[in-house]
Amino acid sequence: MLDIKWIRENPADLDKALKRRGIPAFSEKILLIDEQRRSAMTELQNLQSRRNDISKQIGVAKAQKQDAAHLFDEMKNIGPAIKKFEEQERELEQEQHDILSALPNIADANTPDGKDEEDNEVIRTWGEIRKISDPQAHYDLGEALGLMSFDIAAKLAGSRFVWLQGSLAKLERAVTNFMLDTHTERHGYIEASVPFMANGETLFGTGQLPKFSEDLFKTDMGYYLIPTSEVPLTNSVRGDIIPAENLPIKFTTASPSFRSEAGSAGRDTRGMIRVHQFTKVEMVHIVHPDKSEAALEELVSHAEYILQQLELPYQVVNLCTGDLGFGAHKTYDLEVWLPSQNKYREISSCSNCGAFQARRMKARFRSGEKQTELVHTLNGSGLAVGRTLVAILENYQQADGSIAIPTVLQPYMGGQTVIAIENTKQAKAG
RNA sequence: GGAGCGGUGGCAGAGUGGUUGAAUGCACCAGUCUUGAAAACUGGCAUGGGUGCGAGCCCAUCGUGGGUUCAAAUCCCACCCGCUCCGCCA
Repeated sequence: MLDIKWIRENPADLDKALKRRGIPAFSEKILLIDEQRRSAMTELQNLQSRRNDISKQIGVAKAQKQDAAHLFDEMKNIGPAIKKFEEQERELEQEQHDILSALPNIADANTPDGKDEEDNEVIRTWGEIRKISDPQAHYDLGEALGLMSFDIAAKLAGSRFVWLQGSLAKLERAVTNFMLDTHTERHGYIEASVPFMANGETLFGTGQLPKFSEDLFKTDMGYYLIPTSEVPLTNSVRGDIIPAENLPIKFTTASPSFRSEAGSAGRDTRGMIRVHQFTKVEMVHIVHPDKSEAALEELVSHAEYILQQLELPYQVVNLCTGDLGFGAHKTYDLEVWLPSQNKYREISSCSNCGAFQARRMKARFRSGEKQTELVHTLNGSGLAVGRTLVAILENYQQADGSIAIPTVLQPYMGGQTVIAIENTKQAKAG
């Protein structure tokens, strides 16, 4: 959510910022509503003030056993008037809130202008792409090994789910633990274990609601399945006033992420690239506003470190305005090399949301003796575990169809160095 | 799921429908005293918003939303959350 005070003072800047993101000018409408709202509010407050005044006088009169009839008369008129302005103020407030809730964050000055991912800017690349003749796709490799089944998953749940077993299931665990250990032991994060469902207020806080409800799974009890653990991690400070010395707060967690993938029909239909449920290790920073820019660089470096340790080639891109997420001020995506597709695919997204989410969440810190200020929030995948498995399968595939296990993961695999065909009892898995 | 109890400021904890944004204690901050500290004493100490150049003034908020009333932390209704006991259960 954007700051109404800022909009009031910089309407032209708002429209300019919206235009960069392909949204028509809104300042005139917002300002009009804001003015009406405040004028109704002033009127209302005057009446309330008068009501309080008379109320006190009645109290005094009663205590002194004096007649208060004339006071009651005036009150008879004020009551309905207050009701009227209350309603008017509430409607305008609602209208303003609805508009502000649906406006995306303002892009950073360093965010390149652009329409879609074609216009993203490659910042740097890392690693050497292995020469693999006739590279197989991860799903072919996994199924051939008898360790990955989309048939079983489809039977259990439907399309866009995956079943892993044996060494591949264990590899998922190994990757997850490696990432969590690295972030907690090397990068200074606090590990959390979080609810995988959340209420509407929580989803509003991070910006998934009200605009993107169709992307979410919702239970008939009114809970939403989290589309990312950014949601619970970031909302952990919702409504709080944090002592300044407690900043920055850095959380990490591993969790499943649930996405309806509405509107992505026909895209990445095969394999694990785009599924309804995937495991992801998430990193979240809650920081002082002066520190968020530097925190984003730090966050990206933490995600990059994982890829480097796994020796997976990747590139870092600065997302353009057209590809920027709703709540993001600036975003770096990490894209890992996928031999079967002969291109880089997103494996992490690291965003600085500035005060955008904090304002929705009312998450503040104590900035002075008596002042509070909104914190800045950042989030990044570190990394998407499902896609990391894809990347390992494809980049570490060997001519015989087996998969070499990256060195750093071997301790997490009990010393195992390679994943080969396993004698499985699960007939359909092969 | 059944029965009961409860949600008030950073925490603890009062509060008879009427000058209560709310006693008191603790914590915290400033000052007095002291060589210094502690103790004691004095004062300050919620959040959001409106308005004003400003000191300030005003409004709202006692879990949330309605209602009763001239007036609600206080009465009524619904919901949410927490706790205890019973049932069920990993």
